[in-house]
Amino acid sequence: MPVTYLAINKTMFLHFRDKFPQLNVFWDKYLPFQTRLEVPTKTILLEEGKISQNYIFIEKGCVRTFFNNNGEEKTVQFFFENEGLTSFDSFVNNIPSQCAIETIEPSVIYLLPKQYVTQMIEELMHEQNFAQMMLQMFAQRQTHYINEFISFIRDTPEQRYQNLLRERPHIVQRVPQHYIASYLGVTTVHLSRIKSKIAKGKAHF
Amino acid sequence: MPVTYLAINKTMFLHFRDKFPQLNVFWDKYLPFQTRLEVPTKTILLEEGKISQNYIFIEKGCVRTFFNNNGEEKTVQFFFENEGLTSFDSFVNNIPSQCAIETIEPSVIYLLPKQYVTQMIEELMHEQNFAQMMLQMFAQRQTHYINEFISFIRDTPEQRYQNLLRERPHIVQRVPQHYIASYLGVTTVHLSRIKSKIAKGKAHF
DNA sequence: GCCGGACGATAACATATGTTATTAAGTTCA
DNA sequence: TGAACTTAATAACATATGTTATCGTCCGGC
Repeated sequence: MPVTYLAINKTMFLHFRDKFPQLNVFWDKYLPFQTRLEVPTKTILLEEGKISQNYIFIEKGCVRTFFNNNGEEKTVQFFFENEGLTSFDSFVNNIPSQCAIETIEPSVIYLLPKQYVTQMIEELMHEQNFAQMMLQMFAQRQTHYINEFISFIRDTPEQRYQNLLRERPHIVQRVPQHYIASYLGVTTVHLSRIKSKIAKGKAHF
Repeated sequence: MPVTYLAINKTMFLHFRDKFPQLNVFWDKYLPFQTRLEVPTKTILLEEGKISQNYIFIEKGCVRTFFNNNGEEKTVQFFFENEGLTSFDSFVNNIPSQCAIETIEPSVIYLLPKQYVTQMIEELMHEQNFAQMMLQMFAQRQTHYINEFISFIRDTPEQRYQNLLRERPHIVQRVPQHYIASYLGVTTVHLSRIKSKIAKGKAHF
């Protein structure tokens, strides 16, 4: 069971602030229990195989999640400022995470211990529109993963790179190329070829 | 936005019967509103681009979901007896489905019109453990799609076929090979090569 | 300033996969 | 039964992608 990401994070809170203003109260309430950390690049925030003990919120910087496959690292996802993540499986089922979480820039992060996350969800369950909120949050996460899945079925690595350039250019700008190659499912050599090919195609004399 | 599948179906009901016995009441209550259909192979149950109007439950037979990509059909998923499906996006957002749904065997299916599904969810929201139920249901669906996604990142088409043989042999047995090729993301020719290679590897003299 | 390591481009070659065409076996239906 | 169609295997060739190696640049530590 790989890592999935808990839908309840600050991004969601910000996103649903208008629809569900009561969320602000909860976010503020749990702020004091968070630990602020300043960490350098390549800091492991969660090791593969460990049970996640914290909800991670990114104030500054960015992180990636990845797993080890026969000595080769496979990058699954990137997270940036004002995004939060944790292992859904670890939280719901208390099992080891299949993915590691690592910073790829010097970052400022906040850790909210598991017990408070559980507590916050418990409290949230008594809210009026909780079910509706959950539906929308999960639909959003699910849509993300299905789109990734569909993209692998439908698109070539070159098309996937073009999609990334078009839809999430900040990733291409900020993330080292070998992580992007791993995310696209190709080698660094081939990503380099793809870039070269695109550059030649765009060149006009 | 591609098709995703509503987590609330009979499989879920059967699966969660012990934990949430109150579900049986709901399932029974909505049985009378379902239409029974006997349909031949290659019956389109939902066209790509149409808004899904029914929740589909399979009593006998099997179906696939697929989308058209430059004239080439890409199979996304297979469903069998006692499984239910519909377009999550169509239901939540009333938008056209990106996938078509088609029988690949003579089948017996039940259709529950959209209005009753909505009504059932509304009623379910007032149940005691609804939030808990939703969490588990969505976690399960999400895990499925993430596993598909991870499998594309990690495995070669041959490994994906071996996984299919090992974990879901009923698919290989019942589904025509060209649909499986499309599901694995390769051509029929290459799947044939893979099978041939595996057969030679297994041969012993 | 020098050095070593991380990152990225490129070349040469190997392997995997796609494309097209051909053949054959099984199915459906008149 | 025969004709048309679907499905699957195979061959020959084309393209995409992986592997290994080399080179150059940039950057941080000393």
